[in-house]
Amino acid sequence: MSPTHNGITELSSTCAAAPDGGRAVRETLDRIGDKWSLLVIGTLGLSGPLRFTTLARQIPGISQRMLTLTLRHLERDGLLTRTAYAEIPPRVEYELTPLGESLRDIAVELAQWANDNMDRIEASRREFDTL
Amino acid sequence: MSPTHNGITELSSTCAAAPDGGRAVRETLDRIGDKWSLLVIGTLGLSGPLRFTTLARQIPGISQRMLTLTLRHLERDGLLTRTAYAEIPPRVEYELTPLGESLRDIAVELAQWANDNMDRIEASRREFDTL
DNA sequence: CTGTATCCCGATAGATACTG
DNA sequence: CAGTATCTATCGGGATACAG
Repeated sequence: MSPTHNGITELSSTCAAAPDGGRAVRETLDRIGDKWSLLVIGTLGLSGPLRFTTLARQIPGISQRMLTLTLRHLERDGLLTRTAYAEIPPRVEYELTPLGESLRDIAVELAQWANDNMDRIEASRREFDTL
Repeated sequence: MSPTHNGITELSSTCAAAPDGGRAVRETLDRIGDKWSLLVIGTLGLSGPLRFTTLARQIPGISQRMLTLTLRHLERDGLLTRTAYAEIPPRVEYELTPLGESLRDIAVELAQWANDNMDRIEASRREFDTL
């Protein structure tokens, strides 16, 4: 372990990669690293409170099952709240908690990065595959 | 927003977290959202260039197979470089590209967030489970 | 409208053994 | 040292049907 790399001093304190062997990172990725969580968070963060069907429409390709599961997990982790109104027809609204909003900010950065570098990644992949 | 979608679609540009319907986010998560990629990126970002075995030691729990696969994928996407030296015994060094380092910066933020909020998440989860 | 309950398949990843 | 080759177990997630 030779910390000879320059300009990474701010990392050593919290060690982004493995402060605890990577457990916290892994735990986090296990929640938001799945197929839909980040998109749900991003969508709610943009539009504010949304009901189930609206959410489903705004996230093309998601199944009822996966939307339900994703919402339950995020609710369980305190990233969003679920509010059911006793009406007919039933109405349920999902809304980000402050905790969820803070994660959304990172999600936005990740999305930005993805958009900014997608072409480069695609190019790199094509080149790699031709070799 | 267009309610007509078929398969992998595009979402309106109104979604800050997913300007392209989440395709870029999904693509990115498909690379770094797996079990080991972020840890590899973080470790390389912290320690600088590392060889295979050193990397394996710094990431407890990873198997040879998964380390190899993860490195190949990251190399393919242009996030790190692989340099083999014709020596005996053989030596191979992995190093982040600038692109990889830019992603690492986001990984750091995510890790930070994870560390800062892990307790809150755990608490929320326990409460959710008791209800 | 807002979910649950099953069935099922392909991808992911762990363990193990072998190699240049 | 730095991988590759298999085999296998698990599991996320899609399709579908049903329900409160």
